[in-house]
Order: sequence, then C-alpha cells, then structure tokens
Amino acid sequence: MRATVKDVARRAGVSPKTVSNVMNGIVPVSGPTRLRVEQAMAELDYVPNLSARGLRNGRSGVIALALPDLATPYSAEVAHHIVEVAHDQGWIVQIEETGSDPQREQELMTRARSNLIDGLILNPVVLDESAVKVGVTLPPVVLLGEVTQQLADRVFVDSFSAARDMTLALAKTGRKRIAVLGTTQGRGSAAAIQRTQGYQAALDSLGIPRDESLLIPCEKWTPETAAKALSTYLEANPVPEALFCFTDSMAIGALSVLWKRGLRVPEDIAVAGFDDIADGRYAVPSLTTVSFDKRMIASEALRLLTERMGDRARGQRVVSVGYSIVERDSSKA
Amino acid sequence: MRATVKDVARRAGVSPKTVSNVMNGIVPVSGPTRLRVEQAMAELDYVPNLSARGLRNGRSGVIALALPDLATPYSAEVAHHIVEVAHDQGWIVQIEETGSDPQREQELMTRARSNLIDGLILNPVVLDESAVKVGVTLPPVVLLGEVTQQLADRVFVDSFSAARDMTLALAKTGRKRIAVLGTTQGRGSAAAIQRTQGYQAALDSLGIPRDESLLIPCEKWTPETAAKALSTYLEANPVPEALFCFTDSMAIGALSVLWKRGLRVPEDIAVAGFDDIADGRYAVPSLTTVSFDKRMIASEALRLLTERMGDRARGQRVVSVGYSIVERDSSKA
DNA sequence: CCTAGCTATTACATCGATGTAATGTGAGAT
DNA sequence: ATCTCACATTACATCGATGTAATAGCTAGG
Repeated sequence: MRATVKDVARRAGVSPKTVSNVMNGIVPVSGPTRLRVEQAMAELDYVPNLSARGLRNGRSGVIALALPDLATPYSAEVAHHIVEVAHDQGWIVQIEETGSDPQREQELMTRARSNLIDGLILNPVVLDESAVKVGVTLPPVVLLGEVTQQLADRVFVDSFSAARDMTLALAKTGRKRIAVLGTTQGRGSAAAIQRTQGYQAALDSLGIPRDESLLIPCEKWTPETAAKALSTYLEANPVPEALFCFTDSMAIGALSVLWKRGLRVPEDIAVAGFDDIADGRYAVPSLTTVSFDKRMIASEALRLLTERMGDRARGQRVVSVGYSIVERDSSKA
Repeated sequence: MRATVKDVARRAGVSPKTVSNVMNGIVPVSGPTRLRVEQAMAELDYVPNLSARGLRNGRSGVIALALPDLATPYSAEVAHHIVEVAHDQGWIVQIEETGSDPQREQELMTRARSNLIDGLILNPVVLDESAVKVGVTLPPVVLLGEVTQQLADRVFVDSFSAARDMTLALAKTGRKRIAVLGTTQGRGSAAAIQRTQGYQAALDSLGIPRDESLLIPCEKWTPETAAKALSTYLEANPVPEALFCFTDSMAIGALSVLWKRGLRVPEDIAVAGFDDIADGRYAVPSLTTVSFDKRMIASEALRLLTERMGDRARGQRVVSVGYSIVERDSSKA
C-alpha cells in the first residue's frame, strides 16, 4: 500500500496538515519540524496522490494536447516541443488524436474539462465554427495554426505571407510556371485557403497570370496522397517549372514521384515545402521550405494557456510566430 | 460551476448513489428511474469528475507512454498507434519523454504511480538494469523493444534475427562488403548490440570474414548524427558495397550524404534501414527496410498492460512481434 | 390480508490532500 | 512573574464519486 500524508504525519509525529504545509510551502513550518517531515517522506517513499489533490483544489496539473495525427512528422515535432516545455513547467501532458474529425475537435473544445484536464492545446484542421455555440463557456483553450474564426487564444504562423514569400523566392530563380500542391476543393482547412491566397498574391504582384491548371488539389496532406495527386497530375499535364507543396510531408512524397519519373530536382523542376521538418533537411535533394521556430510555438501556446488558466480571461489573444524562407538544394537556381 | 452527482440527483429526484448506479451499470436501476436520471444528466451537461472517481476507486483510467523522443518518426508512429488503441479501449494516454536518459527511465519505472497513472508503457534505450532494486514492487509496466535484462513484461521485435536476415538479403544481391551504421562503443543499447550480432552471424554463415572497419559507430540514432558519422567514415575509407543502417532515420541521413557525394544508390552502394517508417517509402530512392506491424506492437503492449493491471501478476511475459524484409529501390540488385 | 423474500433505493462513510478556524506555544513587554 | 501577540500546529470539514449496509417498496405465497 502506498504511503499517505497520514502515514508520514504519524512517522514524523505531526499532524497531516503539517505534512501538507511542508509540501506546499505556503504556510510556514519551523526548521526542525520540516526536517522531520522531509525525512519521514523520504523513508516512506511518499508520493502524493494527485487524484486526491486534484479533487481538493479543482486542479489536476494536466493539460491535453490534441493533434490530428501524432505520426505526422510535423505534429510529432510540435508535440515534442510542447511536451518538453510543459514538463519544464511542471505540467503533465495527455495526448488526444482528432484524426482531423471536426466533431472530435468540437467535443474536445467544449467538454475538455471532463478528463481531469486544466487546459487544452488544440491543433484543429477543420473546426466547424458554426457548431460552437456562442456563449458556451469554454475551458482554457489555445488553438494552434490557422483558423477561420476567432474562437479562443491562438498561436500561428502567417500562412498567407509565408506562402507569398515562398512563391516570390521560387520566382526569383527564374521559374514562372509555379504549381502548388495541396489546395482543397470544398470546405478546406484555413491553412489551405491562406496558402493558396498567398501564392496567388505573389503571382499577381509579379504580373504572372493565375493559371487554374497549376493548382493541384490534395485533400489530405500526407506523402501518400501527395504522391498520388502529383502522379495523376503529371499524367495529364506538362511539368511545371516549380512545385510549391503546402507541407514538407507532401513535398517528400512529391520528390519521390519526380525521381521515379526521371525528373531531376532542381534542374527540371524546383520543389519547396512548408514546415521545415527534420526529414526535409535530409531529403534528396534537401528541401527548400518555410521554416519557423516550433519551440517558440510551444512556449507561446503554453504561456497563453497558463495565463488563461491562472487569471480570469480577458479577451482573445493572438500570437504570430515569425517564419523564414530556407533555400536548400531542391530549389537551386 | 460544473454539475455533480448531487445536482443530477436533486434534479432527477433520487439519491446521488442512484445516479452513480446508472452510470456504472453494476447495481441494477429500474427503467423509469434510469430514464429520469439520464435526462437530468443530459440537461445539466453532467460530466463525471475523474479526480474524484480516481480517488475513490484507486484507478485513474490513465496510462503513461514514455518514449525517448516524440519527434523521432519511429517513436511518433508507435505513439500514434498506442494512443489510438488505448483510446479505443477507453484509456487516456499521458506522454513522457525520457531523452534516452537512464535515470529518467529508472524514475518512471519505479515511481510511475505518482502521476495518477494506472500503468506504464516504456520504450527504454539504456535502462541501467543494475539500478533497479530487485524486489521493489513495480507498477504495471510493459517495456517496448530490446532489453538486456528481463525486468517486466515486454513486447519486441527480434532484432538479432531481423538484422541477420537483412544482411543475408543484401548479400544475396551479390554485395560482399556490407557495412553497418549505428554500432555503439561503450554501454550501448540492447538493440545496437543485437543488431550488430545478427549482422555478424549472417556474415559468419556466409563465410564472409568479419571486418572491423565496416562497423561505423553512431551513438545517437538520428539522421544528423548518422550523416555526420557516414561523412567522416567516407573521408577515410573506401565505399562499401552495401550499408545497413540500424534505423530508417539513420538511413535517410545516409542517403542524403551519399547523394551529396555523387554516389548512386543502389548502383554504387545499396542501402537498407530498420523500422519501416513512413518516410522510408518516399525516400529517394525508396528504402529497403525491416518492416513490422507497429499496430500489433501497440495492441500487444496494451493487452499485456491491461491484463497485468487487472489481475495479479503471474511471471513476466514476453511477446515477439514478427518482421519481414521489405526490398525497395535502395537495394535493387 | 399478512408476511416472507425479493429488488430498488437510500444514508453514511470513505478515498487522500488541504483550506478554515481554532488551539497551543513561545518570546518579548511590562 | 504575568499578559500580549505572533506564529506554528492541530482538528475538522470538504472536494465528488462510490462501496457498504440498512431501508423502503414490491410481489407472490399462505
């Protein structure tokens, strides 16, 4: 049986509350008493019962991190940083996967409190804003990434500007026929929409006419789907001069397809991605991408979350994390 | 304020215990009463307080998953499957990162119970067996992967045999000078040792003399370190005919280096990995690897864990998950 | 019409930690 | 030596859900 405060108290010859006081350090405890208690705790290998503590003070010390799919390199990197930062601050992180299911995203937003959690960091894909009843008091939530509607605190990278800058960078190497991979048809993710618009804004500013046939749709942003989409596209269309993939994962799928077809990158076609995942650096050829500080995203998200958990909420805050265009071999002039 | 059983009870005109009975379904509740209670729960948007429940029955419904580094594609894939399987079974998963730190691995093994968790799935790298005091009652733990000493239930892939088979497969394409990347110097991970031995066993069985100079050490198994190790190696040594990397991640780093040096894969050198991560399929060229069913690992780990959490423990169980050699472009004859 | 023999429901205590309010202990002032 | 006053410590109640044991409500048999 595990030791409780009572056991420690008995052994130290004090009351349970004093043991508690030693642990929390709010109520002062005299030197000798504190020592006796600490020794007793050590001897009994005492570990506080977080359920009991959580019950008593209404806080569990646990935050939830909800991502579409942990196996995605991008999500994995974000999760890694959030877990690390959170642990440094003494938080326990519990993982939820949404599978990009809007309903699941919903549910997590509104029912978060159920699972012992004090707050939620959610990376939504298709959050159906209309479904969130206005006025419903949400638990402390921080959203990661682009969202069409401002529902809660948010940390994001300016996809529009980044996509625009990447398109400009590709154009600067002399390529004019720049295709994008990852546009979506129906109700797409906010990120897809913004990146497409950024791309088009760049073309407009360069005076390059928009060309519908250079938008390669790809609903799911995975290497598999990207590879398939690009293969299909190349069957029916001429090879573009450059290909801007909306994520590095898709770019990796694309590189694979291009190589199999004997197209040389960057000689025949330049390729770029978005996210700067670790594997992009080791892709063949190394991948030009939009890079940003994922640790910063993690720490900012946690800052917003803890602030909201601590104080009363005051309006909705938005933090934009900077980005940079990293040109590697895949887009060499 | 959140609704409690008391509120629901009052609204339904019954006692709190009856509400509890409705939820748990163990004690029978008559039809009409059950209906009234269910309606009251719905109206109040009642969500049970898991802290309180956890306190009362000594179970939290949470298991911890401890991995060296979530950002590693292999870890991420494993985590994904475990989270998915666990959720299907109604478990909440909390993430811990060990950073391959033996002490942290220790701590998690012995103190697991502290963090509201009912059980632990741990993927150790260098678990210093000697430090686990024999006789200390461990919480329910399942280890993933190779371990030198049998400390707890375990799910693993037979690294020795897999490495042997992969080496044989590479040899069958006519290559004799087969190097391995990922051997470790001092106290290496159990996986490193077994894979090295499997490789050597294959050479022995083929009558190929062992060649120390074909063991390329690489302590950390990441693309970065692998790339550096291989670069350094190639400065001072002739190019081997084949390169067996102990993980796909390392293989991806290796492919990048080979490409940069103008070495063609598989014409000049064949490359193989281990783990069958998603990105390997889209590597350039696609990566030959040791494949195994990660979902099976997840579900077996969870099975062992839940069985142990439920019943009394009876001895330590070991589950071996099958593997297969998947030959892709990187090792074409 | 009453009671044995059920079953559905209830009151109460409990899990472990901690806030509250009351008690105990000491030093310093007179 | 006595009385404050400050401060360390304690007893008790509490958080919310649920097991236990007792009770209320019911049907069927006599």
